[in-house]
Amino acid sequence: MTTERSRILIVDDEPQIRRFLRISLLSQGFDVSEAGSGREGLELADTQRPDLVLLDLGLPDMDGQRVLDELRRTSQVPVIVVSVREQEAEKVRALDSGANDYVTKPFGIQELLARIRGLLRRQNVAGSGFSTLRLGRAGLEIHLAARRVTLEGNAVHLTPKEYAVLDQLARHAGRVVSQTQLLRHVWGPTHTHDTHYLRIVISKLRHKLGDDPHAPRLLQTEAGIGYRLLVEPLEES
Amino acid sequence: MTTERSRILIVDDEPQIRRFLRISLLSQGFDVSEAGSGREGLELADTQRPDLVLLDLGLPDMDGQRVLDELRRTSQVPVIVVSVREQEAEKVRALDSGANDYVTKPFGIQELLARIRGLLRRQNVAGSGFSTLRLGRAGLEIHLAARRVTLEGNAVHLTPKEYAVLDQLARHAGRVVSQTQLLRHVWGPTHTHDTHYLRIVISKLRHKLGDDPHAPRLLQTEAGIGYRLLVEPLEES
DNA sequence: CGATTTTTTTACGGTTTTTTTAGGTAGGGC
DNA sequence: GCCCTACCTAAAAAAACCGTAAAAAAATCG
Repeated sequence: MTTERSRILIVDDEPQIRRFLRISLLSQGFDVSEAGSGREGLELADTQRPDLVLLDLGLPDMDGQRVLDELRRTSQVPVIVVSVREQEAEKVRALDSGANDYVTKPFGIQELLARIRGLLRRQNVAGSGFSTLRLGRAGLEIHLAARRVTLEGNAVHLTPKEYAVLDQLARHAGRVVSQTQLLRHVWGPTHTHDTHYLRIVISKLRHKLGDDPHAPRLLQTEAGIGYRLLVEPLEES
Repeated sequence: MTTERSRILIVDDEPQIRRFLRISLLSQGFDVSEAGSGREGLELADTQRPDLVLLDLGLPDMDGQRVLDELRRTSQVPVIVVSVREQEAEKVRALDSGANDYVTKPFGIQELLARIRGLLRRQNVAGSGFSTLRLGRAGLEIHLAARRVTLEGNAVHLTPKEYAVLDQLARHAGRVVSQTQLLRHVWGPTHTHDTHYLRIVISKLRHKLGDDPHAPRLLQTEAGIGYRLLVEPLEES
C-alpha cells in the first residue's frame, strides 16, 4: 500500500490564515502549497495537481466563486470553501458550483481537518474502503467496511465465524469482550455457554494471525472472562 | 439509465422536524422515507437502499453515532448528520466515522438542500457518471453508465441478470457484497434466499470474464457471506 | 407465431466450514 | 502432590456451502 502524502493547496490572500492552516496541515502530515491570489491558485491547481483545495472566497484579484468555476471546468479535485461570508445564498451558490464543502470563518481546526480527512478518504475509496483499524504491532489491518483483513499487506482469509469474532473484538479494541457477548453475537443467544466453540475459533485466528497465546501481541485471554484485542497505538482512518 | 428520483431517508425522532424536512424534500422532487428511531432507520436503510440519509444524533433508542457505525458496516450511502450538538468533538467523531457532512440545527434549508444536491451529484459522478471502472489486471473495463463491459478491448455480452450482479459488485468494488444484498438488488426482496440463482450467474460471469473460482482475479467467493470484485492483485498467506 | 435468448429448475460431485471428539498444558487450593 | 477448572489445539465427522452442467420453462424479439 503506497503511503504517499496528500498535497493540499491553500488559496487565501491573508498570510496569517495561510500560516495557521499551513502549520496545522503540516502537523497532520500533509504536504502544503499556497497561493495568495485566484490566478496563482488556478495556476498551482493546474501544475501541481493537489489532492484537495482550500479556497477562500474573498480574493484580491478575482472572485473566489469565479476561481471555483474555472477550476471545475477542468478538475474534479475536492474543494472546501473557507469563507467569512455566511449568507445562505453564498453557500448555496458555492455548493451548487461544485464545492464539496463550505466552512465559515472562524472555524474549528479539528472540524476542518476531519472534513479534509473525510473527503480524501472518500476520494481514495478505490477499493481499500474506509474505517480501517490498524494494529501498529504486527502489521495487522482490519478493513471493517470491506470485510478484509491483511497482515503485513497480505490478505488473510477468515471464515465467517472467525471474522465475526475478530470483528466483534475489533469494535471493542483494547477492552475485554466477554465470552458470553462473543458467543451471543456470533453463534446466537442459544449458544452462550458453548465456550469451546470460541476456543477453537480463537485458536484458528491466532494461528492465521501469527499470534501466540503465551506471548500475545494481538489476542489476549482473560481467563474466566473473555478475550481482548490488544491495541497499542489505536488508529482510525 | 432511468432517471429515477432519489430516495432520501430521514432518521429523526421529532415529528415536526421530520415533517419540515419531508415537505422540503418532496417539493424538490425527492422521494422520502422516515424513521423515528435508530433501529427503524437501520432497517429501512437496509431494505430500501436510499440514496442519501439524514441522520439525527439524538435518538430515543440508540445513539445516533452507533446508528452511523452500524450503517457503515454494510453501506456507504451518503450520510448527512443533522444535530443540535455543536461541540467540535462530536462533529469530528461523526465525520471520522464516515459521515459525509455534519449540519447543526437550526440550519438553513436551502443550504441543506444544496449539500444534498452536491452529495447526490458527486455520487452519480463518482459511481456511474464518468463511469468506467478499470480492473488493471485482466483488462476488464466496466462502463457503468453505458452498461457495457469489455475484456481486453472486446465487448463482452452479458444478460440482464449477469450485468445487474456485476454492476452491484462493481459499485462496491473491493468490498464483500452479501448474497442477500445481491439477491435483493437483482431478483427482488422475495428471493433473498435463492442463493443458487446467484451461484449460477456468478459461474456464467466467471466463464465470460475468463475467471477461475479457484484462483480468482476478479470474482472472489466469501463462503457463507457473498462475493467480492477484486480491485487489486490477490495475495494470500 | 416461431426462433432465440434468458431464467429457472434439477441434479450431483467437490470443497469449505462448523461441530464433535479427544488428548494435553497450566495454575490455584488443599 | 492431587484435584479441579479453564484453556489450547489437532484431527475426524458432520453439516453447510459452492460450482457447473443440462434440461425445462419463461421471456423476448423480429
